[in-house]
Amino acid sequence: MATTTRTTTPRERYRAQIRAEIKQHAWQQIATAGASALSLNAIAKQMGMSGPALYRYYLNRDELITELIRDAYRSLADAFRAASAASGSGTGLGALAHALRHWALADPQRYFLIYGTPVPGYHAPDDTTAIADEIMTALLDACPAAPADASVSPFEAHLAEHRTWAADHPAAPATLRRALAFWTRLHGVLSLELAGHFTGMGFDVGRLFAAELQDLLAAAGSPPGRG
Amino acid sequence: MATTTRTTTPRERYRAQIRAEIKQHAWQQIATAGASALSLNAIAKQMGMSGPALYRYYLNRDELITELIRDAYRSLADAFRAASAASGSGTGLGALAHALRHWALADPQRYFLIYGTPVPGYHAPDDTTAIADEIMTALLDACPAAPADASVSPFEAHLAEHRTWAADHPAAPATLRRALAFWTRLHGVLSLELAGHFTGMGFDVGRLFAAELQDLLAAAGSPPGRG
DNA sequence: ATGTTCCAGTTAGAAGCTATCACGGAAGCT
DNA sequence: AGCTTCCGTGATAGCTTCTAACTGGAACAT
Repeated sequence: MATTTRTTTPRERYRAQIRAEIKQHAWQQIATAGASALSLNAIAKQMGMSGPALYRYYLNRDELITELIRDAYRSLADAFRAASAASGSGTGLGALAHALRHWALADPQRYFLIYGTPVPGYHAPDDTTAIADEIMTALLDACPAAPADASVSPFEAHLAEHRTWAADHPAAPATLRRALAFWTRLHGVLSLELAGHFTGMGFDVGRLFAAELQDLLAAAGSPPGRG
Repeated sequence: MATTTRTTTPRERYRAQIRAEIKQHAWQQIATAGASALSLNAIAKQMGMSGPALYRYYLNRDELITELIRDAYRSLADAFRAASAASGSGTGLGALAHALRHWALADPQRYFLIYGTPVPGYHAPDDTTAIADEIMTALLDACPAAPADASVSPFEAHLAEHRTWAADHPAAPATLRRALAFWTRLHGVLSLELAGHFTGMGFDVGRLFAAELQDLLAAAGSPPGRG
């Protein structure tokens, strides 16, 4: 019983290291062949052990992918947090947008792990939604406060009455609407870009992204149309 | 060799029917379990034959999925064409948006087959890009003509110089930009909605979609900010 | 009506995957 | 040292895609 208060035993440290190594190989595989092609067997071979050994570290393939999704969320939240910290509060929307695009382009398959095609049966664990809330909070914080005399559009009124999300955040309805627009519009451009739907069209997607961002920032003074 | 000019032999008709039946089962499977879970074996069993029999009709799994993608594109293009025909030219953006959302909600996995996570190795066949062009043309046709005195934003100027896409279409740069915004913004909302990223947030996604559409239509008079 | 050709569908089998089980041995704890 | 815990192995079941060889019957030709 001596030193039962040890925070990490050697075995725990070894386990954590192997788990991390497994994830590392998994990321590499996902980046090159996509998440659906992830093979525990192949990972085991790359690590020099036999297939069933991995089941000591992950219950099954789904648990590994779930952890990868969790890590991806965590990584995006960290990138947002860093971008927020680097820029002043209330003026960091551009910084957030840039961080998002940089993060997405760095590893498209990681982006799709979060925002890509969902598997019908799969349900994300609760803590990922907590991280998603964190991301949304960073986004709401970065939105400039709406002018007090701004008129409230019908959709903003609807949002004001249905804000179970962001219930803790003291954001005006116009801010909620802007945050949603930021999310959906930039995701729209990014997702199509990463999926290659703009390839061969000739124009610079980065400029489209920037233009959409400019639209979002320009609307800071005057809230979106009748939305 | 007699009657080689016969348009369809009985055998060809039989083949076409079986191929259609296979696709029908494939769609059903995709709708319930996603494209990655599509199993030729399961389809064969549902049709009362053994697995390898399907290889008489499709070279491999990829060819079947490719044909499903082709059909999905075709279906979306037809939906667009119908929506365009039902509304006046130059005023049908709202009709197109409604058709798009209806089409997407009818079978989310079909939508993801086109706009979802891409498989890194996979390359869509050339004719799908032809259908994609058809879709884009319908979209450009539906966009109202920009006022002649409208100023040209920097991004619109860039588009004017890089329009290898839509080279055949007599659309003004502002129209190209609007079509892109229509595509990316509505896809942004739809894709997040279908993936379930709004579930639990409390508000009505249909209203968000409508609000984004209103923004796009309101900008018909005054082109998007500095984009 | 009688070949002849062609083709759909079968079974068998290779190679791959996930996942479970029982075993041997090494590492850590007392 | 002795005991326990747990890692990694090989064997196995069941699934998948896909190939190969074979059979039976339909369509076609004479």
